[in-house]
Amino acid sequence: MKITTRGRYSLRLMIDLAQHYQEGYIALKDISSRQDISKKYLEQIVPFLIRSNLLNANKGHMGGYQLTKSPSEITVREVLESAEGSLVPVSCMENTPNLCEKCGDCITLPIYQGLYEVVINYFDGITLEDIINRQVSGYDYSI
Amino acid sequence: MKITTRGRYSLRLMIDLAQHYQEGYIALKDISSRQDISKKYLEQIVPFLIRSNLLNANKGHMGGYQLTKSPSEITVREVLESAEGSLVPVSCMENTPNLCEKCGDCITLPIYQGLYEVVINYFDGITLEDIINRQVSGYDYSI
DNA sequence: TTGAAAACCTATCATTTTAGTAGTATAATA
DNA sequence: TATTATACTACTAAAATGATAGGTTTTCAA
Repeated sequence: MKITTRGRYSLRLMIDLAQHYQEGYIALKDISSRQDISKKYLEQIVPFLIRSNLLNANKGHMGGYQLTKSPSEITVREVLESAEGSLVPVSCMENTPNLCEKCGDCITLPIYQGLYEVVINYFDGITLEDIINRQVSGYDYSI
Repeated sequence: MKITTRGRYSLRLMIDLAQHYQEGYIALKDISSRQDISKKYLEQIVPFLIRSNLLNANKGHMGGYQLTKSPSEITVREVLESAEGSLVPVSCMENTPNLCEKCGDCITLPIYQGLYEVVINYFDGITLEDIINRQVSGYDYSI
């Protein structure tokens, strides 16, 4: 039930970009030094976020990355789902059908489906803007 | 964000024992064949559940395992927490203090703390008895 | 027009975790 | 006392994790 570094770093990268939204393209070098995450490792993470249309890239001199939408339109769910592939708690819930032939009358499956709903619902309710604002206001996510 | 086989198998083992509650001690052999899980692997999982005081064991002829409490008094949280060690989504929330020295002003930590609360709250609300009853009634955990 | 700065791409790798198998010791009971 | 069960310990193959490293391509500005 752990979130991998890929997911965690993705979120920090996205928050960093949200904090510098409308400053044009931000170089990975800067994010790397601000967040203290290996630039080379970030390079490998970024393609996932681009594929999910959360980031725009610009090559060459003065290039870098930029959010495709405003921070208020990007949820934690989108970020983590892009980075982790999927947030389902058991692989038999993956889109690949019938990994387990007993899914039909599995007594535990509904428990994991319910968990998934709860988790997705939680992450859907938090945007990058919420996170940035919270830093100031001290708002807490847990009710 | 995956639940490991250790957690999943533990839950199935506990459900199986709940379904045969008050039939005395149940041998691992029987659970193994009913649930189609390697008996040898179950042998390694069981100590976690015993340490958490969820199971009683009895050696020798006619031995086996038994729930220490009624199925209505055992929650999914207890089972999964015993098997997985902890359900925290990031290791810096583990009891081992100060794994990350920046916890104090970590902008993402509250998100994970909120997630943990939501997950724990969900699992706390489901007992082994609920699971067994649901099998008949078709009750759904989501919502 | 050329050089620097950036993203892009691919390979490699050490470590840890996962998911088991195997064998032996120990205990209890019929 | 033989049988049946748990208990314990060691080992292992495969996959995932968390990187590092090096080269390629694109862009822009001096």
